Amino acid sequence: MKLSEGVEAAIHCAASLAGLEEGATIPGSALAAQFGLSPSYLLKHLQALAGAGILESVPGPAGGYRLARAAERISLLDIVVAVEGPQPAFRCGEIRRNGPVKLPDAAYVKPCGIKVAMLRAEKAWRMALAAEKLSTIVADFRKDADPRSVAAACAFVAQHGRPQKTS
Amino acid sequence: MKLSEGVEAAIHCAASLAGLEEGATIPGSALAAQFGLSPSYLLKHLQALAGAGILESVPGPAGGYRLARAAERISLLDIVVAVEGPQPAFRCGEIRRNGPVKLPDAAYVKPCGIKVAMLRAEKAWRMALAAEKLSTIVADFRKDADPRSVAAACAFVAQHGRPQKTS
DNA sequence: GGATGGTTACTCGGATAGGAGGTGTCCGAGTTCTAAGGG
DNA sequence: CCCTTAGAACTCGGACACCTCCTATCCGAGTAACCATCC
Repeated sequence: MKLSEGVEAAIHCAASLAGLEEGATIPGSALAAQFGLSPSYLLKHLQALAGAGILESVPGPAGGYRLARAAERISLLDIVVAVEGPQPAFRCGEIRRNGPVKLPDAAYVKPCGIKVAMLRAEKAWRMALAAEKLSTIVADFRKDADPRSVAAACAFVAQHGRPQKTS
Repeated sequence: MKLSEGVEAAIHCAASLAGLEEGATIPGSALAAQFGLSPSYLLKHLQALAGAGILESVPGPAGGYRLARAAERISLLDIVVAVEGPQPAFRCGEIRRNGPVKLPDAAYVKPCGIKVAMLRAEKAWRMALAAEKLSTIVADFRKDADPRSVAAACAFVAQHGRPQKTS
């Protein structure tokens, strides 16, 4: 099993956007340059986040992306689900029914125990992922990371951040 | 993210093998027929389980596969790792270093906070998966599942199970 | 000087090729069972 | 009747195509800023 590579990019972008002031935006091209990614490709994942209601997009010049709600209310689970899709990782194909001896459907009303066990473990993962808030990620980064790295991140936000239109 | 389809087959096969008496084996072709899978393809996954030390293979006629240790000591994590590989689902590409401003490597001695958070959540999944023992799966199946289904599973084991060679 | 219209440039958005990894299949090496032949 | 031996059949094991999904890219639609023009 492996997660899509875009998950890492999506989380990094969301963390960067969390450093913006209220209403300001950063264009996707700047985010792509910040992480050395293809702008067109990163757009795909940012669109997924926007479609899931995690980001908001502002078109036109001076436009870009911003968080749709406070970083405290955004978990890593939200981002992973937005990028990877909501379906569970373990897909039960009901192969227990494919045997040579065909039993009536009534014999399979109880869910497959293997499926139950796998989804139970997966739920633990989702719970842990939901407990990881974006605000905590950002706070820990500012507290523990190397000062040069923090300064670079702040400089990036200050350089590419664009205030909200005053209309 | 999604798990390989073979994980489901591997767990079902392991559960079936758990119903064997000590030393007896079931050939891979019989397991494939039981779950309606391609024999050649199922062999690939059974080989992975054997390579990981979960199953043992016996060649020749009257050969097949059997559990390499007691079902109490086999967890779903063991099977998942054997089929999917040991590498974590979240792969950190260290894209934080790819920005236009190049910092010395000394600025990145601390691990990426996003990576830490993702692996922490993933560890919760692995812990939950390790707690799901194959013996529990089988016991719950015999206790809760439909009697017809249990009878069919027992009949399958009785029909295709082959006792250990007496040499 | 202020308002207005057109132009321009920049943004996001969706539709389109390429490639890695899982999926499915095949044939070969090894081992045991079987059966025939000889003692 | 028992032992030996050659054959055959069944098993696992690894190497080879196919196909789906992620990766990567392009071009088009829309919008706000900018600037020249007119009042």
